[in-house]
Amino acid sequence: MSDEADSPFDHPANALVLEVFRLNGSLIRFGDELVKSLGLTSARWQVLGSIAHGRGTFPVARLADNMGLARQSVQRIVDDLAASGLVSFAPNPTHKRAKLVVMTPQGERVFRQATELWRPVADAMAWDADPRRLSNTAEALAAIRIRLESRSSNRSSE
Amino acid sequence: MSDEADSPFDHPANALVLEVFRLNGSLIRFGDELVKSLGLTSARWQVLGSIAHGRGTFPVARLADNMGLARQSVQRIVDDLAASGLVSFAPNPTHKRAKLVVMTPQGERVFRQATELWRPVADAMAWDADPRRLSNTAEALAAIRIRLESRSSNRSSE
DNA sequence: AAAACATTGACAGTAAACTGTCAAATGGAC
DNA sequence: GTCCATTTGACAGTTTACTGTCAATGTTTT
Repeated sequence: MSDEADSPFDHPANALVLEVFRLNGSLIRFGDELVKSLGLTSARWQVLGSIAHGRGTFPVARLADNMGLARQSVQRIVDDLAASGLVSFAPNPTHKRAKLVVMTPQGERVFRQATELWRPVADAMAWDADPRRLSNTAEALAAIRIRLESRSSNRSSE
Repeated sequence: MSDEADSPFDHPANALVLEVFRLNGSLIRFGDELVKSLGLTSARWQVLGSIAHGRGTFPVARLADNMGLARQSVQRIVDDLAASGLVSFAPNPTHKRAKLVVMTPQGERVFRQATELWRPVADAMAWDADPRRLSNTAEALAAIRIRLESRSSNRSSE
């Protein structure tokens, strides 16, 4: 199109980045609406998913690592979930402070309901786009992220 | 892996969704660091990009639509940018309240500097992954987003 | 022209992420 | 066993995004 404003506007990388931002927003809004009736939000649902997904139980800091978020962000959500009775803290045999986050029976029930709401959507995605393409896409994104993270010099900024 | 907790954890759609969340976070953190020395953040930089990208000038609400964000979110960023002297408001011949957002010379200078910082990163992405794959990926994400947005029944919730 | 509707900016309040800092707890180095 | 670095949770403050509401402006319908 433009033949003089040749800043990297039409760069394929830019189109992808913008689309990641847009899709991220859409996913969060969709999720918020999907699980609202269960008293969940996208963020709380994600934390429950992270707990459920793990083999075994973990303290908050470990969950945060798995999700790629800051400890403090996840801590606040977990505290909210605990206040709502969806998770509780179990003593950690190997660390007095870092208590283990576990779902309560109520938490498991709610999470199962959320999973049921989500399943048809996930199926529709795979049906539209064929699972292989989804996997390819996820891999491409992961490769970009790995590159990006290794570029930003220092980890553990805290 | 798990042969009894057969919730759609290993669903390809889920892996993609999680990766979108992670990459979104990484991109924002990377961008924040990249343009920090220019007095910008990822959010401000994105708004400047949205202004620069458009053919012509637009009021805030139009920029928000283009970015897939709420009017109010973009308004706040634009006000910040105006306070920093990077954008200003031009009268809109066709609408007395909806003033047009334009970059100041200083804003253009800063945005150009940000573009220079970003260019090698974008090139590296395209070099790693080949531009066609980037485009394919962006298309796949867009298709998912369109589907998702048409699923959530009503637009214009406001 | 008047009434109904839609768009826009402004203002208020909430949610979710971040950074920075501190003290407690753990794990190693010596 | 003592020191030292790392990990962890807690607390405080900031940024960015959201929703909801209102008044002002524009647009459409009648």
